[in-house]
Amino acid sequence: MNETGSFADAAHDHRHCVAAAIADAQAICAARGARLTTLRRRVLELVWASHRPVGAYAILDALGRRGGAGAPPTVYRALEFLLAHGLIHRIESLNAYVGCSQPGERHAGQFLICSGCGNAAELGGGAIAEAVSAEARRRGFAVERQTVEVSGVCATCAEGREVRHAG
Amino acid sequence: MNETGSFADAAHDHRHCVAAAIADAQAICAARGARLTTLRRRVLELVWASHRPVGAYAILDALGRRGGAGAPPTVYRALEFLLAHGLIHRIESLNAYVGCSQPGERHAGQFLICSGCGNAAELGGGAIAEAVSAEARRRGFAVERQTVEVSGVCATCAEGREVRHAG
DNA sequence: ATTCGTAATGTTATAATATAACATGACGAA
DNA sequence: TTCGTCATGTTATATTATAACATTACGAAT
Repeated sequence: MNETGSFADAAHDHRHCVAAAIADAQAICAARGARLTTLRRRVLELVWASHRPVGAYAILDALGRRGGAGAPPTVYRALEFLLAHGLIHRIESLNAYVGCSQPGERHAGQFLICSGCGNAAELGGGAIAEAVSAEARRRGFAVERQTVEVSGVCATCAEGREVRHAG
Repeated sequence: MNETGSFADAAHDHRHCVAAAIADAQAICAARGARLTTLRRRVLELVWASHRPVGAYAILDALGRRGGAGAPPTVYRALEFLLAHGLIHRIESLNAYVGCSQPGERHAGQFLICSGCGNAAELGGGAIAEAVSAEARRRGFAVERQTVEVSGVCATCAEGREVRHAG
């Protein structure tokens, strides 16, 4: 399981994040009888290559478009699977995808997205979801899905330490 | 000024919404020395043609692609202007645009989007924004922009009264 | 009224993101 | 081992958005 709610600092051992994500994914898929195939695992690894949301075509390129990997549907189908099983989230405001730090249950993703380093931090707390639910309830609105994406500048970048494109 | 925080019911006089939106826009632009040109006003009217978010290409078609209107940049530039002046919002999860019901100040748009009728209701309250700010503050994150989009089913549609595609 | 600068729009081309539709292959259950 | 299903490959195209440059419209200053 990966840490939630804070920005990855430049020094952290990112291999651990990836390893934890894959291990979680394997456990979850095994428990459900879902097949985490080689392709799906590779795509998950590529999404987890950093804490920055990554676009579908970047994943496609990373898979090695010529030679190994196929065409857009290859990647989109893998992303669809990973989304369905709560292993990644889609960042709507960026048309990009990022690893889920609390995989397993299908939940609303809430993100702080730093325009400096590009990292996205997933918020785990229920305070925002509560506020959203309360507003919705007042209007008799039945919530199915929440999208909360907050862009701005993280503490590290605000300090002037340029961490652009940190893993 | 249009009503905020509730779904348009099928019976409401939508011409009033449009007229109010145009009047607001004219006042705001006049106050700022911004030019609400014919094209921009037409695009604003088209965005306000309903309470459902509308795509850029739908607007382009409505402008009358052959004959009157031009190409995509025509529409995208008008949308950019309207966004910059807080007259419309972009719904990230739909790649679509909707009229702002509290125009004038540049503010975070928070929306309830009904999958039944397709209408989007803008939330005016500060409770959600507060919750978001509080979470961000705890992490030393400086918020620049918030995107809150909640999809689900509005009260009217839940009652089984099919109001799909109501204005 | 004319000129001139800027802002707005037109035009052409193309980039970036995503999906439809159908063919082939892999894998497990019976 | 056969069969059915799920996964992937393949080709084509839809949808959304922007770059780059040309032309036009508009208002301010003369």
